[in-house]
This record gives sequence, C-alpha cells and structure tokens, in this order.
Amino acid sequence: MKSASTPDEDSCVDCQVQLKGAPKCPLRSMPTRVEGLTKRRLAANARERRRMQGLNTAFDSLRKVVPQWGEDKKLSKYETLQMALSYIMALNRILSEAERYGDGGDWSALHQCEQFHQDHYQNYLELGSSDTCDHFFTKSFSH
DNA sequence: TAGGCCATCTGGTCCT
DNA sequence: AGGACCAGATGGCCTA
Repeated sequence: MKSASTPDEDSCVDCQVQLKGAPKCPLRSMPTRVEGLTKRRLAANARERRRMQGLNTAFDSLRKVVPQWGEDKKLSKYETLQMALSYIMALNRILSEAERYGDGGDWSALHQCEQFHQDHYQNYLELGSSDTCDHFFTKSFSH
C-alpha cells in the first residue's frame, strides 16, 4: 500500500537493498564494516517485512471465519480482533446455554449464529463498529 | 484537506 | 551473534 511497487521487485538480488531508482546497489561502494552493518540492517528489514506479511496472512484468515457481511468493506485489523473476540464469546455463551438447558439437541441458536443477516450487520455498523461490537453480538444473540 | 489505516524502516530488548 | 518480537516514526493511499 505504501508504494505501487512491491519491496522485492526493486531490490538488489545480492543484498536485498531497495534501490528506489538508484542505478546500482549502494553497498558496492561502502567500506567493509559499514557494509556489514548495512547488510545486517537490510536483512533485518527483510525479516521484519516477512514477519509482518505472515501476520497479515493470519489476519486475512481470521477475517474469513469472522462474520462479515459487507462485501465492500474490509474489516480493519483492530475491528477484526474485536469481532473475533465478540464472536468467540457469543459462541461460548451459546454452548453454555445449550449445556444448561440439557442435551435436547436444539441447535437452532447455533444455526442462527451461522446465518447472521444483513440487518444485523447494519446494526453493527450503526452502533459504531469496533468499540461496540460486543454490544452488537449481545444484541444479536440475546434470545 | 483531515483523519484513518497501512507498510516499511529502525533501534531496542529478549531469547537461543 | 543472530533471529524474533515490539513499539515509535514516517510517509503513502483512500475516503468523507
């Protein structure tokens, strides 16, 4: 998102320096010690980039299992975490109540859980998203 | 144009 | 020593 080009496509293949328009890798003209430090820093940058990409992949996976009805709006990271927390708590509540009321096998609540409707999502949006999504779930699962 | 969200860089800290 | 993790800084993109 930061730039149109991905970090990898404009970087030196030898040392992972991001060239940003430079004709050749700047490490070639550095003293050995500085070059060593710079190389380590750049390697750390690359690792950090990979780590954050892994984190984002995990967020994408989480978004897929968390209720999200609006096709157009992607949940932010913060919203995703809030939604996941509330979702887990709501499911937990359903299981607790199922145990409390015996094993009659009435899974309608769970079925209902899987079938959130657009109007519920609309409620969620109207409530102001992340800070209030627990209220949203409380409201949605209150029966 | 301001504010939100994000990717990336960077230096510090902890762990192996 | 080097890798993983974290938080702060910075700057770009997008939307109201």
